[in-house]
Amino acid sequence: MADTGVQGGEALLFLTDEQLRRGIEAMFFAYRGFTADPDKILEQMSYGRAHHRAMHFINRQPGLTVTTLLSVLGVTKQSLNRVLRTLIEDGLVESRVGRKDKRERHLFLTAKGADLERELSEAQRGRMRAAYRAAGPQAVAGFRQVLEAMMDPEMRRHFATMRDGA
Amino acid sequence: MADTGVQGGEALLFLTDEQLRRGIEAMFFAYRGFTADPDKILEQMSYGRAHHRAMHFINRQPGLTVTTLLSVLGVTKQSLNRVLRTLIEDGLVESRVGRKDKRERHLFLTAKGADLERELSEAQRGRMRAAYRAAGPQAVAGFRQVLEAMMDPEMRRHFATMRDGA
DNA sequence: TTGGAAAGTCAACAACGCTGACATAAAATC
DNA sequence: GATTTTATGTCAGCGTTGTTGACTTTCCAA
Repeated sequence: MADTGVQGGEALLFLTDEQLRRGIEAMFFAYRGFTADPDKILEQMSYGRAHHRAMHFINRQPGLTVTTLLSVLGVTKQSLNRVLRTLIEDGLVESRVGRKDKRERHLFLTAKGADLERELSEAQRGRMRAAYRAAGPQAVAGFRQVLEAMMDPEMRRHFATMRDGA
Repeated sequence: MADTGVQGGEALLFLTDEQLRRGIEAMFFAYRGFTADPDKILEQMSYGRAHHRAMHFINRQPGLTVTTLLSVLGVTKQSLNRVLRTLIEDGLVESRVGRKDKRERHLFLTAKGADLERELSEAQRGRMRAAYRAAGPQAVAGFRQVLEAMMDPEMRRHFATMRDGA
């Protein structure tokens, strides 16, 4: 019998520490794979994972403000600013002053930025697609359910907002 | 209808970029939650996530060698050494010279080390348990399948070794 | 006996988190 | 209109954790 990491099975789960530890290890090992492909591309440039994350969410919600991005990424403005500055300097991201509220900066990917984002995303999606195909649709649904249950409430809110559109 | 992120559904999966990007975001947000609880404990001490990871795997395979741990964690020996040195100095980890091969160092948690490992692990397992319960056994099985499919082959090997026992 | 593997150490560096302090502009409020 | 709050940007400094490169010691095995 294959190790599903789950015993019991009806309504109640008997979750042993061993099963939970297996899940923890799965998350650890899988996350390494998850970031491996874009990391390989990034290391050749002077960019890191933080640049990728910023570009990902700017692509997802074009025109989002710095404050929103800050909250989504869960880092300090100083940390994000270092990343954003280089992306803007290099012409990958454009920062437009808000029309209604001129304090706000709305972020957009330039054509060049969108190109890099696509390249990084494609590398990452390739692995994700392969994993989804290998595991099958039912597994994918479960995967998403567990991940969502694992999030902090604030992150889950961001996750939902992302779905519903900016 | 709830957004399962999966359309199609029988044998073939129609995976849109949107669905794959949703999966990527789920991994990102979930991983933040995954590490949040132990991180909170660690930040009060002078330890970081790297110390936690090392202790986790030493606990799982008591007596594993430095080289093995290096390979499991996927970092350089210099990076691991810095972490291990502090753990040994602080009496959390014991390093024993190999009996057969005296070049090898076999790593063990001390009683004190096991205590901290348990505290960190319990924090992390608490969230994992809640997520598993919320999602249900079928979802958990799928979660594990997708994660395993996402790993690099070498990581998958380590993951399997962990299951079968050292 | 010699080659190479395992381990440890030193130096230097980079990415990316953090805090604290401070400046500016503009919106919001009193 | 004056004051407060918000959004943003910037500077300095620091900590963790990753990297490379170079070098040494120990010791198994061919």
